[in-house]
Amino acid sequence: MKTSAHAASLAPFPAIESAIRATGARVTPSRVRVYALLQNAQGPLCHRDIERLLSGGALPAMDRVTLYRVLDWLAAAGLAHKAADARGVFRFSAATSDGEHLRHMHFRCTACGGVFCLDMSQPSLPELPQGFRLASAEFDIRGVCPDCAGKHP
Amino acid sequence: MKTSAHAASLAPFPAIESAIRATGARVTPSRVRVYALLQNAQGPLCHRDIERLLSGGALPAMDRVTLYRVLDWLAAAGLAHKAADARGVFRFSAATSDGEHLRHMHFRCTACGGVFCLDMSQPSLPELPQGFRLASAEFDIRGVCPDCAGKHP
DNA sequence: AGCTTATTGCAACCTTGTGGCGTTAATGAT
DNA sequence: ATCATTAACGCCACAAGGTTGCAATAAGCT
Ligand SMILES: [Mn+2]
Ligand SMILES: [Mn+2]
Ligand SMILES: [Zn+2]
Ligand SMILES: [Zn+2]
Repeated sequence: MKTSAHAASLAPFPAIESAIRATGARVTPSRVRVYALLQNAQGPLCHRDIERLLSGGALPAMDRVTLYRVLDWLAAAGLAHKAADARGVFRFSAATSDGEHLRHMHFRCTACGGVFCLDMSQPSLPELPQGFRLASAEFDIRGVCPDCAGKHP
Repeated sequence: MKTSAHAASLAPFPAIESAIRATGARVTPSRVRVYALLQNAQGPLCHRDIERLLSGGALPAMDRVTLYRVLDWLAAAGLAHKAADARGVFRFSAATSDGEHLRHMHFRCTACGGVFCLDMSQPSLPELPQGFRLASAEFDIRGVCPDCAGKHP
């Protein structure tokens, strides 16, 4: 039995693949790698974080622009959330089916940009005036994380 | 009685001047103009907004970098709030003594970046784990404003 | 008025993100 | 298995937001 090297590189992610295929778009190595990475991440990651994490492996690093496009596509397809962190840099997180990150709150460090999950549930959503289209809402807690607080006393 | 044109340009803002002088730093036309503008603004403004608003008047437009520095100084001095909007652009608002904007909530448009005051009070602040230094917290509501919803149906 | 130095203006540079376009490869049909 | 279609990619140049270094200016003090 003979399998091409290429096909083997996509095999280990059946759930990822079908989630992407379900959107009607093409399943590509870039999309699979990035989406899988977001699924395994501890918190929301920015473009830079992801570039670094991807460049570690054996596979050829994907193009900067392709990564931007993959991330925006994941967000547009509803597979990821996109939101600016406290420094104004966009961060992406997998849109888990159980909506875990949507239920609890997060702390955003204004120094390093880090996002930390807090074990507290979100306040309930408010009603909006006529004409406003709600996309997302969360309690946004900003400050300095323990790590950065140590460096800047 | 003779008054220099320069002094006259600062005279109309006694409260602004003393607030700046109280920080111990120098009172300059740039700081007075920008701080006064933030005080009169309807909502948080970005660098671009402020540049446009300032360029309207008779006074010579201040340098791009100076404006960045004045804004960051206002924030560092506690006279203004600095926060990224839904598009990742920083916006500044006067830190009113009565903390009006800190009590009610805001809607942030992901299309135009606009910030809208909502007539609803903020949820109460949460307790943070050891080591986290809180700077600010607010319920962050993102979506599309009525104006942009009309343009992108 | 003169001294000191915080603040400004300017130029160059950086980071994050986008648009255009020719080439490649994922998919459906043969 | 091969072919045709066209979505997606790589590469380039560019835009917007923001920062750094440094010489010239002017706010505050005497
Ligand atoms: Mn930005
Ligand atoms: Mn408000
Ligand atoms: Zn931090
Ligand atoms: Zn809008």
